[in-house]
Amino acid sequence: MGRAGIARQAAWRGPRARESGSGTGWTGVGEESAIARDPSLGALGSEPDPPGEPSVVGARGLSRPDDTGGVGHGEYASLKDVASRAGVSFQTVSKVLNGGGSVAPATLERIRRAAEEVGYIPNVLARGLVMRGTKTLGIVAADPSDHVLGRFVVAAEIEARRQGWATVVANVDAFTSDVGRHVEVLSERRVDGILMAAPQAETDPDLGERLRGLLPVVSLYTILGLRAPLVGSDHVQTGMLAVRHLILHGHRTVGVVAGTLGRHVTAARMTGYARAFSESNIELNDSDLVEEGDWTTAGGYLATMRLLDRAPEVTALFVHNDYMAMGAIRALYERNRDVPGDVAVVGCDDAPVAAYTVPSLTTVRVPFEDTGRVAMGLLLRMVGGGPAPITSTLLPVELVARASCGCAVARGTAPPAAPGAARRTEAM
Amino acid sequence: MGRAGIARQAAWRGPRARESGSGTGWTGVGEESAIARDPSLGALGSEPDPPGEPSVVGARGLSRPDDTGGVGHGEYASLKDVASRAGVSFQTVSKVLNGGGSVAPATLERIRRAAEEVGYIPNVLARGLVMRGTKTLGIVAADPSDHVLGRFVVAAEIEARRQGWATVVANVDAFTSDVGRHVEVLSERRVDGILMAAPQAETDPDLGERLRGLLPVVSLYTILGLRAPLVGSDHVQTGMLAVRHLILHGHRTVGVVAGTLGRHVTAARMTGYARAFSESNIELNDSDLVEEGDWTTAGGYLATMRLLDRAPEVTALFVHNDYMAMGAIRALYERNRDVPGDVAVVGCDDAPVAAYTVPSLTTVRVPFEDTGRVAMGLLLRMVGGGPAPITSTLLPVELVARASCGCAVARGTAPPAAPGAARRTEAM
DNA sequence: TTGAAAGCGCTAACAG
DNA sequence: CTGTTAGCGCTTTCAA
Repeated sequence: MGRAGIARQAAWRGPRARESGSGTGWTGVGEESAIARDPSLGALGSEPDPPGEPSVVGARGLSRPDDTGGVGHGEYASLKDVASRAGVSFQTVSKVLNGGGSVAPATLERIRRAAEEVGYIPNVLARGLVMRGTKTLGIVAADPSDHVLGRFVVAAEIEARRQGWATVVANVDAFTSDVGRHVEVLSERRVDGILMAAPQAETDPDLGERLRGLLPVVSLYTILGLRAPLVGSDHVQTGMLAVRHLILHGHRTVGVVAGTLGRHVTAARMTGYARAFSESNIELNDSDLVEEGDWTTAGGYLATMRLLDRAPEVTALFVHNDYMAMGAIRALYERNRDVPGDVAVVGCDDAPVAAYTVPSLTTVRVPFEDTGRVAMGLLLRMVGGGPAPITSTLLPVELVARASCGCAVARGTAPPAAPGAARRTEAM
Repeated sequence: MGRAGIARQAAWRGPRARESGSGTGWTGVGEESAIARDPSLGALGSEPDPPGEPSVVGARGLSRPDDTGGVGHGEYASLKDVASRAGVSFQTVSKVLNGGGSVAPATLERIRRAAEEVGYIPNVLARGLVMRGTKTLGIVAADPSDHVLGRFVVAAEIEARRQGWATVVANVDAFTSDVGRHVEVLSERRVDGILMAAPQAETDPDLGERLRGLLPVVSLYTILGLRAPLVGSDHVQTGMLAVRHLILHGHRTVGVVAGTLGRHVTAARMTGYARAFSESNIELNDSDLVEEGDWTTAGGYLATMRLLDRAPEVTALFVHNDYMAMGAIRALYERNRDVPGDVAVVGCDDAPVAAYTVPSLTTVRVPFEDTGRVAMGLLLRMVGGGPAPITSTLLPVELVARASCGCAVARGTAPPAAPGAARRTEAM
């Protein structure tokens, strides 16, 4: 075994050179300067990026098939490699590197150095095999170019890291509905739990069955046929706050640019809409005033156009997210309807741009960061063996009044946001 | 071994029940209906989401610590479990499940069924151990709430999947500069290559050293001290196209709301700016007209405000991305400067909202999707042993003229985009 | 056509 | 304090 280690070591070409001349460990000076002189690196920090006359090519083209690197991609050093270098057994190395029990200070130091010198990187695969767990959480996220989910995911990852866990993300692109495959990728890699942050979960027919009993799961979206704890924000309240605000401003004919109709958020926000009317004892001429959007600006624009064609009498619009609201504002502009003079607009989410549109956008702030933090915290507790809550965890939302509903901030009056943490400040 | 398998099997509580009464495999009806009756699941597809009176709680609160789930999280079935169920050795199962050579049709069928019944999910960790490779690529991505990178990452993942590779993403949040840690997380998991899509790579002092010789790497950003192939778009060209366009419109005093000054993109776009002037033989009163932004709308707003204070004589603004450009438009609005009448604005990237701002935003389209596809394609080739190109691969950009520079699309004239694939259509 | 042996890199328990 | 034995789940010879 010791010999095997040594034998392999001779062939091994790890991340750093070993057996380097002096005993001080490898500095890599030679290579370093060779690389620094390479024109392909160029004058760092000064000019064109990347430098030199660029080789502009078509989508598939590549330039000069040269240079596999000089520095080949070696194999990783193993515990045995470290061990033979330090003159101990690899089990002792394992103990040391995991901060284990009693080891002679001298040995410890020797091992530490050896590990450093060979650039030891633990093999989480092997460790996971024996530990039956990877200290890793998987996040299934929707297309991250959905701005809003991005904020959620990042917050969740930060929370995991804070608690000493690694995360890996599997992004579901907008064209795929097969969330199951992504779950599979993660569970094949034996993550210890999954945070589900892809709306596709609501419609995937057998996701629930695939997930059942497999792993601890916390989801942002209802998963069919799976009793997974849900964390989110109060969408009904969102609808209520938005529409109540419009009603208070005297609006009675409130059009809706809704999100995708299949989604629960959409239904909930519609419920809030209805509830706002009923609590005011105002009769509501509903479904005719609703147009479905697809959460994008383009979709919001088109839906608004359709709505204006059909119901030009609307004096206000409740739009299910801020990106669509921007499309709505654009559509109103093209139809020569002043916002908020002719039509008031309220969005949802409080996207970072909402404070800067013209006019600035009244919206309902959704606490994405908090949601991410809470959801991950809950998942971590479940992974640690804690109980799963049986009810949903809903975080509160709040109205942020700006100009698009006729509130506040006249032109040129006040900056839409304080310097720095603009979004935060305003939302408070 | 067989006995061990059986022994463990008795205790094992896998994703699906085994040894179920009938021979048809488990259907889970009992549990299913129990769950469906659970009020916490609510009336799917109809109303509030999540349903029932929500338990609105503070950030840390949780509701009813009840119900660990009924369905515990069992362990995964192993090859041995499948084997003992099919009455063969686990090696044979391995062969079958990997589409291996000659196996008796009957055995094959029996194994397939057994695997299905126990819900076998291969352990990629164990496989990776012996195969010395995971068929997985790592992507180090910046904060995915950066809309633009999200598009890149998703395209890259799609390309990987198309070629049969799995991907895992490690997101670097905006507050961390330690890209190295994320590389570590990925290489500990023995991904076979890394796609670096975090701008922090440009400033991390020892990322290059950590990466050298470790793995195949393709990067969107120059990595200090590492000869990694770069894929990106032609930022110099971007600056030139934008500014040349403004010059053609007669502008001579062109202010700049730049990106972060340390970044190469920023420098390159400034180079393009200068080049556009020099090719027109126009003298250029440069640095005084540049304000640094931070790529956010808020930052663009503030930078523009500062610039207008200092240089009210500008008649045009070259803004280094579309989000900042929105902030710029807002700032100009507050200062009562008409866009484009008093000040023309050109952005960069062609973000999905650019077509819908008021006025719609002239910008330079950056082919994020193509970049992602190409970068991943290159990485895949390198992982497969192919050579790394020594020069950068830069994809071409193109100007998209809209209203904010005085071009095109008067109010109410034409929809800013065709229905559906708006972004694409316009950019062509 | 199938199974037995070996070993990937690692941790855990125990013996020296 | 250190090394030995055992085994995690898997693929790969190679022998039966």
